[in-house]
Amino acid sequence: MKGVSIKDIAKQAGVSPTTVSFVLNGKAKEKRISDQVSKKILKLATKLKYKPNQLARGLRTGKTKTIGLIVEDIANHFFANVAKIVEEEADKFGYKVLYGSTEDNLQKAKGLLEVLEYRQVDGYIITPTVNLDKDIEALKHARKPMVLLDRYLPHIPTNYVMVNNFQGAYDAAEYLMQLGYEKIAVVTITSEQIQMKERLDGFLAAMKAHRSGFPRKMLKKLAFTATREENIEEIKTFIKSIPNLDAIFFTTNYLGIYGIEAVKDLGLQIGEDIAFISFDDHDLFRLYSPGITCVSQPIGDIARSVIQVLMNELNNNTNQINQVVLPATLVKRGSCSKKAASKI
Amino acid sequence: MKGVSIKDIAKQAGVSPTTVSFVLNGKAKEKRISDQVSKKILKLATKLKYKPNQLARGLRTGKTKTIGLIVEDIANHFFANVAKIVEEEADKFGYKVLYGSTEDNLQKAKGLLEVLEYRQVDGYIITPTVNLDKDIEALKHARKPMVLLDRYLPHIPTNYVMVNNFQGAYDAAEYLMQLGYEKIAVVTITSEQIQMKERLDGFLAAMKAHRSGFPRKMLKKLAFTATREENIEEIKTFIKSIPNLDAIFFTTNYLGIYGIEAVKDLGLQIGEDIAFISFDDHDLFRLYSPGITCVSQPIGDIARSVIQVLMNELNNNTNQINQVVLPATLVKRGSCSKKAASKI
DNA sequence: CTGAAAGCGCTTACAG
DNA sequence: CTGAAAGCGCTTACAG
Repeated sequence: MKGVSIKDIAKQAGVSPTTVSFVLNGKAKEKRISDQVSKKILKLATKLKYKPNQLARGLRTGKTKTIGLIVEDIANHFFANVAKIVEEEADKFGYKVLYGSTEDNLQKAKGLLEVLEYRQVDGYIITPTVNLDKDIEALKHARKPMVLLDRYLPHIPTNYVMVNNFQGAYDAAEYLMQLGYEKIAVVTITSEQIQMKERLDGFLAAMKAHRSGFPRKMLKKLAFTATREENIEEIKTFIKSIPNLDAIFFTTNYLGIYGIEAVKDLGLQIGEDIAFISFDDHDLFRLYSPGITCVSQPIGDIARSVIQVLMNELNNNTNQINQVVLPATLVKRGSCSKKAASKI
Repeated sequence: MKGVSIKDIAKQAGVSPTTVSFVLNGKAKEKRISDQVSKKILKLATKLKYKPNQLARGLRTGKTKTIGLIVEDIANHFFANVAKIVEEEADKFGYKVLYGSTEDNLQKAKGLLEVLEYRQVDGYIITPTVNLDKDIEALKHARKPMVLLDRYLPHIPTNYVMVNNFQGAYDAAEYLMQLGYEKIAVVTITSEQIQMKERLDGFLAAMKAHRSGFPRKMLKKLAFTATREENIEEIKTFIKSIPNLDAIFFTTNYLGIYGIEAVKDLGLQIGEDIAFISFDDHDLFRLYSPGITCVSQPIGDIARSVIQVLMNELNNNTNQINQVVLPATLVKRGSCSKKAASKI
């Protein structure tokens, strides 16, 4: 049950715990421990399978070698994949990760932050909810290593890693126009989340760049809190309300999934009766018939950047702020099949 | 930066740290601390926002209030959802969770186990890989609270929570026969994973119960390590090799997804040309046209049971073994559309 | 009814 | 080149 401690090694080697600690922490040279002693200790440590007690070390150094990962929903395709790579990358640096989902709920986010602080994680990866500003500010003020993921807080300069939401949505809208679609609608959520706002802005900017304007009635906002069924009904009603609608853009994958269901319920054929693009990729989009064109996020790059920025912060504690914006890619599939007709 | 400690409270209250500790740990009555002192301490604690240092407490008590969750792949729909509920449930008991993915690789699993031991997690939730027996045995021998998830090791009696794989697959096969399908094939993986074996056994048992036998050539095993493209090619070749094939069963969701791609590539129509069932549900199965009939696992129940069993172990350390087998549900969708014809 | 003291396993400033 | 000692923040057996 009991593990071997530094003391055990010291006793067997006939030296003090101090010396053992120095050697085991690679400070043998620096502390000018003789090679002979050094080797003896190292040999003993492997022989006894010595594992430093992280708790004791942490108590002493204040470091837990643990990072906290707060996402919106760990079960969501995007975040689950990020979580996987984050764990793998963190492991390479000797860190483990504690996670939690906010469900985009401010209180849950605050609770998570509190627990992680309490647990003394060394660094934070956070997908902030709306109105989390004060808490992020506090973390920043306490000089805690931290990097925001997927979105940022406009009023607080911090490290962050995210995709270029504006560009991704702009490209999607422009693509639809290039193909010759005329009546293009957009579905987003009511929430003030910055990344959603930027996606909508990108979409609208493209529309305005190539068209005389964008009528408000072509825009639908859904409540994050509504049920699946409610959302699908809302989308159906929205689609029916627009005569001659020929293309529709959804600003995130779960909305896109609702959209597919709504379109299916209405008996419309994606790609034939209506063109369809969603932000974020998903197995479903790839495999649906026809495939759903989407704005894909580089998940691996995002996760690796997040860890890189965090490790940099953890090790150097510079004051430099790293803001990484990665390009989104338009993945073209059968859901927008009209042959390029009118030029935009 | 520095948090308030028990000493700070003691000083301000004019009592000893011992007394503070007793009160804060709810032992005021037991240790017969006066109500007056007790109240003063409690008030001070909330006023100073005292947060016990888990590291120090852990060093002293040997408990970290952390559990380790080892899954096959945290990015997989099933495990991502389990991870989410596990985290929520654990949180209710004051536990946080550290996770990692094995990729069904023995070395990774061993590595994960080692790190978690090193981190002194209080309990383990493990999706074992093949050949992990010795390590699980060691954990068991060390009397570490532990519960296996999704699969078990036949030679080692331990706690586990899983779905009834045999019954789920049996039901699927029987359903196909009831609908009147004649030539039914099955696709599984080469790995020795017990849950896969049981699914195949369930399928075969149903076939044997209602038919004269099951020809070996109707069974295809794919390598877990093969690439997406390779697997899809293999499935296509397999399907083409069986004349008059009219139904196919996949033993897990990612195989089912490959299967959909393969069938699509071959220009066959699911539900029309070939009936299709997969173990495990997935967004894709629900939304595909036609919907894919599947054997659904009760993910919420599984995750809650896992935590319940683990907490029971953690708190009571009984010797009693809990083995929970939950029923799988056949979710009928359009992918098996033949009208019930021949009776089986 | 309450407190002094030891100890969990480390690290590190200080001393020689 | 090496060690004694203090201290991180708790808990708990012991004493009064």
